Amino acid sequence: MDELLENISEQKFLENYDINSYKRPSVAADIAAFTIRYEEEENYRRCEKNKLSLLLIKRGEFPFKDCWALPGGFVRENETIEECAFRETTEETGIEPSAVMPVGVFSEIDRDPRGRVISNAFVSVITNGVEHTKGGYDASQASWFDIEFDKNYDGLFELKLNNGEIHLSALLKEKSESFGFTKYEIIDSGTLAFDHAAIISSSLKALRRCIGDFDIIFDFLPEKFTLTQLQLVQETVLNVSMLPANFRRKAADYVEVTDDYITGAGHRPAQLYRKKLNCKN
Amino acid sequence: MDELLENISEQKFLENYDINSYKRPSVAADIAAFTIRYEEEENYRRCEKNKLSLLLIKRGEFPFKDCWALPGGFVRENETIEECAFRETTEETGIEPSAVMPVGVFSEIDRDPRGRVISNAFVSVITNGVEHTKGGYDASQASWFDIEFDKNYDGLFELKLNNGEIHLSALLKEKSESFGFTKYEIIDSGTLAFDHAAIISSSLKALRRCIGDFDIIFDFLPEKFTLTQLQLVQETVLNVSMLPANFRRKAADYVEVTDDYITGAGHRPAQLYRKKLNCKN
DNA sequence: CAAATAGTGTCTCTAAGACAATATCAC
DNA sequence: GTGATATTGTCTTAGAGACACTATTTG
Repeated sequence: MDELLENISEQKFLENYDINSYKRPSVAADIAAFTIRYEEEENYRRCEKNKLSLLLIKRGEFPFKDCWALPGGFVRENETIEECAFRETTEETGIEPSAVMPVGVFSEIDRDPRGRVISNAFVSVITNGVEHTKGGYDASQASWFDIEFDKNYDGLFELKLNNGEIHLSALLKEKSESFGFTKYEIIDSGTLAFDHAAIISSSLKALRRCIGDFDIIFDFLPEKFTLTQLQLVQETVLNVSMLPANFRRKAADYVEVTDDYITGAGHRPAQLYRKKLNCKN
Repeated sequence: MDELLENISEQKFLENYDINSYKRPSVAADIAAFTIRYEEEENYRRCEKNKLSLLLIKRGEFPFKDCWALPGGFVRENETIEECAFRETTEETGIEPSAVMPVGVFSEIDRDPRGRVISNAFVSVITNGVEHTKGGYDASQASWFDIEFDKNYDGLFELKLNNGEIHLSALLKEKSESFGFTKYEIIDSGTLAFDHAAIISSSLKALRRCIGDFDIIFDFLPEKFTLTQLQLVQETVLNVSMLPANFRRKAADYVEVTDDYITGAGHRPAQLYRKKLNCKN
């Protein structure tokens, strides 16, 4: 009886509850989509060089019209933020991510001149070879930019983006780190829109942190790959180099061989591997 | 001249831009505040046992009136989500967190019966001994609950909360893991409010993941502590046990000795240590 | 003295890094 | 054959786990 009364009054409460009586921020998702692009070598025998690249759009609207920005947009009533991240990436760039991974929330009050906009940042990894970028309805152009992000002599971080024609660069300072998520303060945004220089930096840091886990690393490659390709992904993202023998030992637990080999490389053919499932050892 | 025109039209655009023309979700912060509580031992010589505890409030309002929930609330116009997390924790429980760390965003469409509410989850770690919980203006009661979270025979996760009087329990399934952030699907929420069983599970998982890094671990302890206390924190959070000799070796790089000792323990007095600053080796 | 924790030393095992050596292909 | 990568094996070193041993206090 008491419970019945309680249910009725809860129902009444909810009917009279006006969620619109509070002022609410807008909520957006911004997506840092990474891929690895190959650079031709003059020597036919040599391995191709790899470059880590980030997908940006040239904004077609104010604010930051004609500036480069991460793909992203406002969350809709009937979708989760993850769904919004998928949708916006596809709409604005023509690329369908296979997965998006949350990396943090950016809620500084004045980060968007249009008003209060809270942005949830996502990292997405695109299998190499997807060069079918396009400009969507609200992005006039999409392009892959090679990305570099390193600490300079001051202890500040330099973010450099380069698509062959356009060079963007920004300067940032590490602000805080917790739970493996790092926030950066923008010293100089260059011509990147909003606080996207900081979002990009945090996203790349998060990507680097987890690329050694043999988890998302496979998202950079087709189903079958050589161990050298796998190693190059890790080396490219982390900007380090490793000895093949040692890398193979580490990777062994996470891959399984196939019967296929690559061919025509001008040297001993490499065996193709695939990701091993159900390996949590 | 062109640039001037551009600036004028951008200004005009922003003046005419009505951010309220889109339907927007409400945005909230929910905080999982952890501490370690001691359990008395009958034997005066014995070490106290430790329990990992979580701060919950009993809801004074609909929806989920009288259910237990994480402290939290809606973000205001003039604060970041991090600031909101601080404010709500203090308002609702009387406890001032020294830091809050983001762990993820929960945006399922129907997670709140009042309407569309997107929740940003935070973990906070409270130095042991803060027992001054209170009920704030919109929380009728606040209390620390011992927390257990383990995989059972089915592969499902059981979340158990216990404050001496009240036992709460929930059943969850691991849904996805990326970037070290794990999402859970609620099978049975028990009497926990909203999707807080899932938020609590993700938060504890995140805490466990980083407690071995000798970073936030110190937030559980006063400024000076013994190595045994430090070890007990790690053991309690991870629910494991380690040999003191090995733990000391690992911890050595992150602490520095003081001249003080504990006394009156019925055994050899332990030297007190403090967190070493600037150690990134 | 007994019981308990504090703290040290050392053996073993594993994983990572360095490096040498062999295999295989395309030109 | 030459020049490149593919692949395997092994030596060394660093760190974690196991465990034995000593030190110190209070009832």
